[in-house]
Amino acid sequence: MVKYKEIAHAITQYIEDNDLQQHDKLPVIDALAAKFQASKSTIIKALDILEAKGQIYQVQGSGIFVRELNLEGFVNLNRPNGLSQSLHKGNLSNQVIEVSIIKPTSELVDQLACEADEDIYLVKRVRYITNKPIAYEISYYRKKYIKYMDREIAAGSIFRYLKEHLNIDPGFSNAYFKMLPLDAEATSYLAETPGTYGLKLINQFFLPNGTIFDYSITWYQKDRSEFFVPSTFY
Amino acid sequence: MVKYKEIAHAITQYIEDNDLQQHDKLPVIDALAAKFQASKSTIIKALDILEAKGQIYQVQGSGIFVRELNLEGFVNLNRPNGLSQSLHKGNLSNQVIEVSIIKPTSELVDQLACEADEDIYLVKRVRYITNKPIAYEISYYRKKYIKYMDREIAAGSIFRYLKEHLNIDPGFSNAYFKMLPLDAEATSYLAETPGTYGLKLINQFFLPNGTIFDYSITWYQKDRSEFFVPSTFY
DNA sequence: CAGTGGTCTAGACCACACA
DNA sequence: GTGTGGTCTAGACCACTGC
Repeated sequence: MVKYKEIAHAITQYIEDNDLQQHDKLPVIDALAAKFQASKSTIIKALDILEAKGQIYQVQGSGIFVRELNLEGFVNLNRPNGLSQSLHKGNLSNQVIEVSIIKPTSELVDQLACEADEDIYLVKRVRYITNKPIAYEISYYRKKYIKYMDREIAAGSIFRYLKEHLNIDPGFSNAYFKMLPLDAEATSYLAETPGTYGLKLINQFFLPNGTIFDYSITWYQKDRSEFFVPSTFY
Repeated sequence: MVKYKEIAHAITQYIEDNDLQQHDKLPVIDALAAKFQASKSTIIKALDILEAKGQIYQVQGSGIFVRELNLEGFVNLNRPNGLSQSLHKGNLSNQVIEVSIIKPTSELVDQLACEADEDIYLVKRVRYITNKPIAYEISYYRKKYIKYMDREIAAGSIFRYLKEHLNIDPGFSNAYFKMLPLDAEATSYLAETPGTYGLKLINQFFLPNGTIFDYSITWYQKDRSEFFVPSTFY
């Protein structure tokens, strides 16, 4: 891993270890440069990343301060793996409905920008917090890039699997959502009554080189889902 | 304005002027450096901003490519002024319900991190797309920072007013949202029936120095609002 | 292997905050 | 005025892509 990313992680760790709270001040840049044996520019690059992630904010002439984002139960839409990373009192578990290999429909060819005859992993699962269904997710992964998938993997955090076992990191993503009546499958899996609304979230995940590798539709149950989006303006 | 921000704007303009689409390639860094009479580092800094905003993506060894985000009607939650900036077929208009100066409730003292006796501008308005109510918004601005506000200003884009007339730019923001039954006022203004759900969006806007200056609650009508969140991972 | 983006540095100078 | 972050540069070298 490159130096500035290592430093960014170390600073995040430092904030946790010292239990720093919102608006607490970090060491000055020169001190960080000395501590991490890096130039001022490299420290600034590391800080810029943390700023973009919403973990800190920098004030010219004053210092570097913590911006706390520990929001119990909120799904952070700016992170892949939002649900897995959200701090829930209860535990997150996944009921795997289906893992199979399919050929894409014409709609999927559009959404995944893929070939009509390539293999696609279809993964359907219901996600539970403390045994209550919070979301029903249908994901499509291009087998060309995600070489292997099975029910055991789908029962855990898929993005963690991608990172740790396939060495795949997403580069960027688009999330679209609106409120809609749940479809038949979602109504059933979320134990709702027909006609009930939910939040329909559509995600496209891209590799760093701009290729889509994952398209997913997630239906969130209306009363058990809360979302969070931190933004930094430039 | 600093050089790298000017270059970032110029590149955005270049993309629009040349009508570049998703995955189209931009000039190489050396060419941009020559064109803008800047060092390679400064160009990279400009590109990093555009990447964070979701307008481009960079691929090592290959090039810089456009990432298109022109989504008709979608509200971009990563931008202040999301509604005003969304591309709607119809026109956005605001019905100003109230503009007044109040003292904060204890809840507001918490949310705005303000003094109990300071002046707060209260702005209530209904936002329409093509004469249909899409959202009901209650905003609180600390008069300490937002020196002046009136009904005429509230009828337009408040953030544009802040930028152009008060020279105030937000530094960062937090957005929280979930589905909830509309409260009595929202039900009425959005012409819904009692008990109907909507999307409740809470925003905190901070100055670059970490001070909150705006706290707002926006109720979105469930069938007429769509949202978008682009993300870049580091 | 040529082209292109990424990392890292040292240093000069600027802009803002705070006492 | 001192401390602190921000901007900008020139240049060396690394890493990845694609012909």
